[in-house]
Amino acid sequence: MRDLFLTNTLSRKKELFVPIQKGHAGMYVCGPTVYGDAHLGHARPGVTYDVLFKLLKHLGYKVRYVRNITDVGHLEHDADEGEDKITKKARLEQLEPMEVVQNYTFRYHEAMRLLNVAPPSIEPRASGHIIEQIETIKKILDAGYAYISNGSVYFDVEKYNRDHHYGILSGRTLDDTLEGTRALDGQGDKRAPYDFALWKKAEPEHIMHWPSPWSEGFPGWHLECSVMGEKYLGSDFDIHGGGMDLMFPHHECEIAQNVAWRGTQGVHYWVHNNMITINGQKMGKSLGNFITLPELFSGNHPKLSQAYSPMTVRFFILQAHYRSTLDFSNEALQGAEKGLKRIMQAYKDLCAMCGVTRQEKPYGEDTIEVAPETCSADSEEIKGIFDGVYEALCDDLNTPVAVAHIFEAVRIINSAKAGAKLTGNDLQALLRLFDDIVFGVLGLRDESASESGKGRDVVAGLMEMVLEDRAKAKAAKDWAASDAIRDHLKALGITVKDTKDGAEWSLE
RNA sequence: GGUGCUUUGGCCGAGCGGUUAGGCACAGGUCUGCAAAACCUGCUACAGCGGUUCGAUUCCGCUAGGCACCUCCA
Repeated sequence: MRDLFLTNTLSRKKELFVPIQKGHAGMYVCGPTVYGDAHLGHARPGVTYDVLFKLLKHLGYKVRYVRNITDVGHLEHDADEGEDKITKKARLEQLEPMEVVQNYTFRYHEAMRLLNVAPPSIEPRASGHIIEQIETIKKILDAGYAYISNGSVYFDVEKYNRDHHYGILSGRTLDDTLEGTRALDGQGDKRAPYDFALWKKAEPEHIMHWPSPWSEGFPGWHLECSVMGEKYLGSDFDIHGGGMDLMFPHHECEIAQNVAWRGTQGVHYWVHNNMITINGQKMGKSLGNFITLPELFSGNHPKLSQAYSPMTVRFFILQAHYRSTLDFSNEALQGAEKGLKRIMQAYKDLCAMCGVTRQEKPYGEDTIEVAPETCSADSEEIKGIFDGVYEALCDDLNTPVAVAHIFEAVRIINSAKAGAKLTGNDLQALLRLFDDIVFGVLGLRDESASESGKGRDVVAGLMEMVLEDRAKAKAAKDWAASDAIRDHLKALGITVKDTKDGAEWSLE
């Protein structure tokens, strides 16, 4: 199996990926808190870990990918003052909290489906694991790393830090953390400002609560990931992913909880994706500068000069390394749109050259094929592309470099179409490059090919008719008539191109 | 204030101690009735100032700008 390197936040270095169990990989990624539409920022981890998931499978690992849905416990503000996000939304919209959860979970899934992000193996919800969370709190209390205060249970960070290192992941000390702590208002029942809630007693008006030994209440946000990760992946597992903004305090708290409760921090590789920025600033719900995915796909937002298709967004994300910030702009998205179009056109031409028609694989169906050991191409250049692509992907998921190599393949295909010769082996290898890498691992799709099945045959027939008429006009050198047809089609969003093999058309 | 990251050509964005990443845009050419597409060619940048080195965009220091986390955030 090919070596894979991942940057581990714990060491800040690229490390060789060595799974706990040979041939298997366990991966946990922090999913969304479902109280609003997913925005462009959510697309990043969605796509990034989807590529990692698909790459691991392609390399031959059996992968269990767990991505949670946070539907309780995520507080609006300071851990002691704030209101649960779901509860707040429910109150504002006069809905049952679970109606809010259901609605936005559905919408999140829909956005991920459009982005061709595969469903995880398991998608657990915090509210479905209250019992497990209560049991875990008991263990942390027994271990002496938590205290009960007025019906709530808090993690004792200072105590923990005496025995271990609180800050091991984010690279800071408890003193550093204290430095930045703001005014101590709202400290309430906590002993120290950096303590965090494991269990919160519900206020009388709070509508989401469960019984526990300490109070009617709800679990703290950091706890769910610790508990569900352990439940489905074991006490120690391979990879934990999430956004860089979750590194502190969320993942730091997870580590502290894990150590306090099961004696191991549990995660071998911490992987963090960087943020998407807009005008150089982080795109975030709290900043109000975000663009939701439905808005992006429809173009319905003041910052958008047009709609961008889900695949354009996916490709845009893939063109930057996951650990770099990626700046949103219409220009950048448009560049991605055109580049992607070029890749897909090359694929269509390649299929035509090979005389094959591609079947769109159904969403969510596990169709990833394990990478063969060798590339069958005759051409050294194509072999080089394969090497380059695998090297890039296995070098900390360097998708932009992989994409650069894909463009080399595009150039080769176009040259072949223009007359250069390729052997059958070369064509087959290129076909596999697309199937395995472009579609399989990078998860791109040809959006134009997947449009409406039924009407398509009719349109194709009509187009054939129209273009035949135009060909006749051209043959008679009646340029006015042939151009009129082309202009008319153009106005309908259909582009006609005359090639030496006749006219081609495509729908915008 | 604390901690860390970052500054690449018109735009996006990789990378590396010595070899033009790639995409988009732009210009010229080929092809074409025209157009489009495609192909070929051109555009050779690494914030500033010092240092290390035979050689630095790449390492070190300083200066300037930007960002993130320290509070909920993917």
